[in-house]
Amino acid sequence: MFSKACQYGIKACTYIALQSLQKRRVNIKDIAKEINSPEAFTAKILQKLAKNNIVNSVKGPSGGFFIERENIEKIRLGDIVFSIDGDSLYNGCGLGLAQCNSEKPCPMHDKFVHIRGHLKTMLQDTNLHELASGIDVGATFLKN
Amino acid sequence: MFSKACQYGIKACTYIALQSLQKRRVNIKDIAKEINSPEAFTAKILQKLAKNNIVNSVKGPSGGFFIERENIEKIRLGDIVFSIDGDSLYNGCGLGLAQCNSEKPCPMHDKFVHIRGHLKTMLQDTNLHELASGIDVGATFLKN
DNA sequence: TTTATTTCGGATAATCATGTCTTAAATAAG
DNA sequence: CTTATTTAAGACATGATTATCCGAAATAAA
Repeated sequence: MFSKACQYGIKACTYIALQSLQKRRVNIKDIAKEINSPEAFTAKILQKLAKNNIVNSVKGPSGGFFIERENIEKIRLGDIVFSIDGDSLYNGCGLGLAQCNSEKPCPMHDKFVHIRGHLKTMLQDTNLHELASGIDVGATFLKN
Repeated sequence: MFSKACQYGIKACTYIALQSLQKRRVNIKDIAKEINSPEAFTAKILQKLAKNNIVNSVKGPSGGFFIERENIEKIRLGDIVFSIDGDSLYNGCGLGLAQCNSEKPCPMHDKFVHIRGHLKTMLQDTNLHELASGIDVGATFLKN
């Protein structure tokens, strides 16, 4: 469903949001450890998220990544997914047709559009604060 | 969402079902042309589907692929997807955790399980006959 | 100012999915 | 029986994703 890059991205953002709520910056090493991901690859993903203004970064000693308080509620799962995987999950035919719409649909079109609608809605209705809260109260986990 | 292999597999099965309803066998060349897919790669996918008894095959002149009439209604989209992509779409955590369940869920668990439930239901509720019928009456299309 | 720390950016490597080619096996038709 | 046709099987090639490495740039602290 989601690429590895996207999975790491979501988990990294959730952890950064969690720490940002405590006004703490976090560096790549900590992030990778906490979400159990390859450090260098995760760094690349955060680089992209920083360029897209999903996360903020500061270089140098005591630097690291953080997300501004107000943005923790504004950033939605969909923003992260879109930032990393692009619009592939949002547009495009389930069976890979170049053109597929209600005028000239593939055999799966109607049913697929319906399912994807659910997915889109879920991604747009879920913000980082919600994800971070689950971790905070010990209800959910970022690694085994 | 689905791999290329899976997309080709679904389209190939739909076309084979359509032709089987007219008691016609079809060969790889025709299938690839009708669903606009790479011939050799599609052959590999059909090989796997034949091993898994999703489609039947006959070698030699006037040979080709077909699906027995009664099976056209029995085979569901989910059977094809499972046959090619395995259970990755059915099991496994949305964020890639090795263990993820209601006891120890990832931050997306509940919402993801819900969406995937819709997808599973759709795949299990749709059979090949339904897909082939849409093509037959000209309501849906396998290529542009 | 120097040094240590940390992200940034680009190059490179490894792995997996996608796609091709060639030969073998089966089988129908002449 | 021979030949042509068609799928089966495995080796090989290409491309995308995942992952690593190294030097540059920024910056805080000594």
